[in-house]
Amino acid sequence: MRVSKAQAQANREHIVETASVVFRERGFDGVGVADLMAAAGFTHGGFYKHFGSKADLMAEASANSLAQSLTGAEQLSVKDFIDLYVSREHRDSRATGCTMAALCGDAARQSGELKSAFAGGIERLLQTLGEKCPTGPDEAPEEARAKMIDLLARAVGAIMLSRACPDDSALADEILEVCRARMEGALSTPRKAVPQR
Amino acid sequence: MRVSKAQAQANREHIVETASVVFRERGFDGVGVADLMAAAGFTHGGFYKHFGSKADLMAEASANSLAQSLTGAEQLSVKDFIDLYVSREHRDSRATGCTMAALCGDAARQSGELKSAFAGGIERLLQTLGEKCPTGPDEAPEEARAKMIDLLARAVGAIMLSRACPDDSALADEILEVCRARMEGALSTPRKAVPQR
DNA sequence: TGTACATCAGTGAACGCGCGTTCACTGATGTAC
DNA sequence: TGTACATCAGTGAACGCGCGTTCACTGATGTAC
Repeated sequence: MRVSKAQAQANREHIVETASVVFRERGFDGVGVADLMAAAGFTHGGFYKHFGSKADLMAEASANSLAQSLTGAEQLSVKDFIDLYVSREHRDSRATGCTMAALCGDAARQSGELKSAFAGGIERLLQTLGEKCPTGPDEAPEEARAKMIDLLARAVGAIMLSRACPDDSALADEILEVCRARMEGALSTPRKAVPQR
Repeated sequence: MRVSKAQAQANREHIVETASVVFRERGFDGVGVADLMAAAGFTHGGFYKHFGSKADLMAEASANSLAQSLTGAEQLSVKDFIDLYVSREHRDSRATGCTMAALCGDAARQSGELKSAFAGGIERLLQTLGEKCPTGPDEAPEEARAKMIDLLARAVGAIMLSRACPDDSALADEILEVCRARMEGALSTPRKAVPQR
């Protein structure tokens, strides 16, 4: 039964949206094409009318959810971003949380196309955060960017390490709390006296 | 053809060792039991004479390689640890590098047993590094631990983000360089004036 | 120490199962007249 | 606007394949006498 062009386009977007959630939850290898289509409300046979391969959808779903996170980050101050990101709530909701934290371990083993989607997502997030970074007047312009790179690595690392600990683990919470506190501390001390050797 | 008890034990250890390398390279889902046994020089049928399941070996191989990294870290100053860890060489050798950086994304989706192995590895690494952390005399004792938690999150986050970028990506190198420089900078400024609000 | 037998590490075929992908088919949508 | 036909999104069976796991078998090792 054919479906209108508009409907087909909407269905395609729905599949990408669903995939971006399910991939974050279970990993690229943890979901099959049939699972994915069923989760979106379709049978698996129609998959290849929309996508060339599972790998294509992986790249598109990643790009999609990375762009969404970006839209979210645009509306936040850097401090609010940290509070939201380095939190138990974020750690415990992998399916709807940041794609980098959920899938960057998997991305490292995937095609260049998928890695490009990730690099693009990282780059755009760095620019978005960098623009609103409270930079001192006597700081170099690249200082804001460096600060945001460091901040992102800390945030992603904290969430990923916390998620690798058992569910009821005190260490998992300690990692988040320590990292969040220190990241916010670093925000408030814009220039650091770094002895260069 | 039966094999001596000592040989069987050595074979078992060889399988665990091989698995810890191959899992780091391709992920838990990226290697099959038959691949693993072939890589160790055996046929797959004997696997269950040594291990109850693939999941059991995943946990044991993780514990094994986490313990090995620890042995390596014991011999390094904190600065040397950072230099070795947050480097292109480490990023580009996933199979022999840190298990946390290679598998913590996968670990998050695995059993509690495997997560316990990771939490144990993190905890022991924190203690090892914390003991040799250059702590100022007027710093709280928990300051060394907090510093190492933050350092580990930054190091793991930097490597994982860098690995998620395409191979020839400038961003991948920039992430490592920025994070390494700032981590070493933070080491040299032991007490931070953190305005508490 | 020598002999007879039980043990069991390692082999390779086989199991059921789920994977990614293909395909003939359906029938509503889109299009040409 | 109405009719005839081509298109193609979605269906569900089927494909070959590799997965984790099981099993009967082999023959050197370990053990009891």
